[in-house]
Amino acid sequence: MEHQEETAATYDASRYDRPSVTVDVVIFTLIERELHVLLVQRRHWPYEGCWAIPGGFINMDESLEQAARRELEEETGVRDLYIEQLFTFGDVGRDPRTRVISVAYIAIVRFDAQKLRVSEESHDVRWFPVSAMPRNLAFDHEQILAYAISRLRSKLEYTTLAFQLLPELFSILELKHIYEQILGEKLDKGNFYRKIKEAGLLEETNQMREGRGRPTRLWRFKRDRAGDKQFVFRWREDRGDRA
Amino acid sequence: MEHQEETAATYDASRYDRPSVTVDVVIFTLIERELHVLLVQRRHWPYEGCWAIPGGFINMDESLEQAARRELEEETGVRDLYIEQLFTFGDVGRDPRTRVISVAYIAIVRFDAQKLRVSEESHDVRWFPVSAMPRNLAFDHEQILAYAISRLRSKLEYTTLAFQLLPELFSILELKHIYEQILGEKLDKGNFYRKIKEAGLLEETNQMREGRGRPTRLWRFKRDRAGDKQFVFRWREDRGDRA
DNA sequence: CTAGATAGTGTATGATTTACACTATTCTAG
DNA sequence: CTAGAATAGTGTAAATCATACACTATCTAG
Repeated sequence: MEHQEETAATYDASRYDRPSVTVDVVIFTLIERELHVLLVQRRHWPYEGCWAIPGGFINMDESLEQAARRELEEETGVRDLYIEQLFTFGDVGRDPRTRVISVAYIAIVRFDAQKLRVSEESHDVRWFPVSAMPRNLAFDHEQILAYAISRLRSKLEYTTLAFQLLPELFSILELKHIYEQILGEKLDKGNFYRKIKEAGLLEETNQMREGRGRPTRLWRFKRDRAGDKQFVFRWREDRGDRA
Repeated sequence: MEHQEETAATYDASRYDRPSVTVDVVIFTLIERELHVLLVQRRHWPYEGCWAIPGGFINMDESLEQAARRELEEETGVRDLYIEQLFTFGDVGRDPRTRVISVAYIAIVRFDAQKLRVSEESHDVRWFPVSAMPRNLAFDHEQILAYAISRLRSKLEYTTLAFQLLPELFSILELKHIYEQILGEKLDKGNFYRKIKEAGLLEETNQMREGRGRPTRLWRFKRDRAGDKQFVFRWREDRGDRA
C-alpha cells in the first residue's frame, strides 16, 4: 500500500481494520546432550492447557527484533544471544480471537541452570526435548516449530551456529554430538574428525579433560576475526530445505 | 503473547494499539539478458515523487501470500508465478504516518511485453535494471531491495528459480547461459548437460529451433506435481549465504 | 595385567566432479 | 557438391571427495 493514494489530510489510520502483530520466539538449547525447546503452557482460552511457543504483542515503540529479544529475556532472563527472524505466519484462521500476524524468531541459548530463569519444576514454562514434544500445541505452533527445526538444521550446515551451544572449551566428539542432535542422525567419527580439522575453524589447546576412558583434548572455536560469524563449516552438502 | 492471560470474556482487541500490516512485493524479471525490478512512483505524501516497491495493506480475509499474489496481479496482471516470503521489516520510524510492519515478498515473472500490464512508457510504474536504480527510494525500500537482490542471487543457485526467467520452451544451452550470467563464470557444457538431465526437472519436447548451426532441441520445465516448488537443481554445492 | 570405556587415526572402495576431446547437424560460400 | 564455420550434443579418463569400517591409543577399575 505504501505507494497508494493517501495524503496527510485524508489519511486516517483508524478506518482500516488492523490485524494484531505478535512476535513468537522458538528458543533452543542443549540440555544433557539433547536439543530442547522452551514452551509455555496456556492458562486461558483459546487452547487452554496447551503448550505454546512463547511470544507476545509488539509494543508500538520497539522494533520486531527488540520485541523478540524482550520476549526471550522475559522468559529466560538471557540477553544478547543468537537470534534470527524465521518467518512470518499470517493465515486467516490461526487465532480464533482475531486476525493475528506472528513474526517468528529462532533463538539459541547456552544452557546454564544457574543463569536461566526457567526452573526444572516450573509448571507453565518448560524445556522439552525436540524428540518428545507435547501433542496438540496451541494455534499453528506445531507448524512453526517444525519449520524452526528444519531451518535450524539447514543453518547448522553452513554457519557456525553449533558453537553457540558449546562452552568455551570442548572436545571434537562433543561438537559431533551436537551435530547429531540437531541433524537427528549418527555421524561417522573418523569422517567428522577429518572434516572439522580440514575446515580450520578450531584451535587446539593443550588442555585435556579426563573421564572414564582416554582423556580428550579440548579445542576452542577460532574467533580471531572480530565478530566474524561468517565462518562456514558445512557437514554435508546435500540439503533439501534452506529457508 | 499468544499464551497470555486472556479469556473469551475479558478479551478486547481494541484496547491494544495495532500497527498496520502491509505486503510489499519485489518483482523481478529478465529483460534483454539483464535483471530488472518493478517500481511504482508515489503520487502523494509521504515520499511524494519517490519510487517505491509495490505493496499494499492486507485484507482481513486473505493470507499473507494471497495478499502478495493479489498485489502482484494488480501491478502486472500476472498470476501463478514464483513468489516467496523474503523478510518482515518492522522498525519503528519507517513510515511517518503510523507504525507499519511490512512483510516483503520476492516474485519472479517471465518478461513478456504482450502480457505484462506494465507498458514501456508508463510514468508511474516502470521496470528498472538492478544496475541502474533510481536514487532515494521511498521508506526503507532501498534496504528491502538490496536484501531482495542478495537473496535472489543466492537462491538462484539452489532453487529452480532460473527456470522462471525463461520462456515456456528453451534449450539447455540457454538455461546454461542464465546460470553463467548469474554466477558470473563460464560453466562446462558437457557437465551442464549431464547434471541438468540427471536432475530430471526437464521434459523433452519434439520441437527444435533452427539457428546458424545445428538446430537445438527445446525443453520444458516439468510442472507435473501441482504447486511443487520444492524441485531443487543445484549447479554447484558451494554456497556462501542463504537467507 | 586385563577388560571396559572412550579417544583418535588410517584406508579401501565407490561415487561424483572436472576437464577436455570427440561426434553430429545445420548453414553458407565457392 | 564440398569445405568449413557454427552451433549442438556425447563420452570418458583422471582427479577429487565421501563412506564405511577397521584399527590403534590411553585412560580407569578391579
